[in-house]
Amino acid sequence: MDKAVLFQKFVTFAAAVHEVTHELTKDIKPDDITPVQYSILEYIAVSQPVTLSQISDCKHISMPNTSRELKKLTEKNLCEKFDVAEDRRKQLIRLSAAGQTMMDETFQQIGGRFLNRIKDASAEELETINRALDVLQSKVFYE
Amino acid sequence: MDKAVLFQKFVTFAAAVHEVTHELTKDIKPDDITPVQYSILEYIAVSQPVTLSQISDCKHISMPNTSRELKKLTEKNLCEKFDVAEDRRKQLIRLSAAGQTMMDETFQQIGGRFLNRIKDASAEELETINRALDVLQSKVFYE
DNA sequence: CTCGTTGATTATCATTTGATAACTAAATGG
DNA sequence: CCATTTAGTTATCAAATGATAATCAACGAG
Repeated sequence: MDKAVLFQKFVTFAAAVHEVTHELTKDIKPDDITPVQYSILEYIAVSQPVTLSQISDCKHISMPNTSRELKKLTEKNLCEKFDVAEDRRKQLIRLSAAGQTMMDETFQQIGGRFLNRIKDASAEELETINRALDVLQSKVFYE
Repeated sequence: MDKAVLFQKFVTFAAAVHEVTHELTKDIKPDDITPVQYSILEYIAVSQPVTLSQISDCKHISMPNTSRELKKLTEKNLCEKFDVAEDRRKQLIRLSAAGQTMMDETFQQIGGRFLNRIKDASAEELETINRALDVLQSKVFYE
């Protein structure tokens, strides 16, 4: 397997993933939430509870800007901050009840579109897809 | 294979792809070019020659904004516009020599990082990765 | 105890991006 | 032909994002 060819395929593949992700999520993002705010909410939803620093690191947003956006999200009652007993500098962030409901609904819709996308796949194909995801995740898209 | 589980894996996977893509490309983008401009250049590099409308469609940027950004790129001598004989409304966009050189170097660097990422994979593993890319591209990330 | 580091906040500013309206020119379809 | 559609441009405005400096409190190592 020529590695240069593999790189070519990787480039095409990454573009396709971005495009499909966009396709699955477009027009779903709830009103009054900017793209960056949505991506933060998504991250919180999957990884909660998280600290501000974690959000900053993982989403590549500076601390001041993370703090600003999180403040807005808190003001919109979509997430909540909790003090950490062991380290009083830190704050843990979780989705509020309203935020959880909102993200649940969002994932519900995205999931629906995803299912529609794979609706023609047979059981064996689904198994193949599953293994392919594992392979790539561990060998290429790790860390 | 439970489809809901597959969706969960898809979400994690898409996030990993985004993250690794970011990792591979960060700090490489040449000076004086905004992220959106870079993504346009990338698209032109892979698909040239393209029309303004194609860029607008594929990158989800409105025509006025596409026109504006393309004008800036043209002023920076990174791409060139050509009239189309058959339809004088249209314009084909290509990278200029300088733009081509710049993008070649960029891809060179990204490719280096990619190779480093898969450097421990055996020949069989590379073949497995290759097939996994094909499977996902055709069954999940199509279109 | 003190110094350096970490986690977070506020304020401010420049830049980038997105959105809209108004317009030209060329094609296309009755 | 004339109306409509397509391709692209320009101008303008608002909003989102990124970057920086200054600050504060709490922790941790020596």
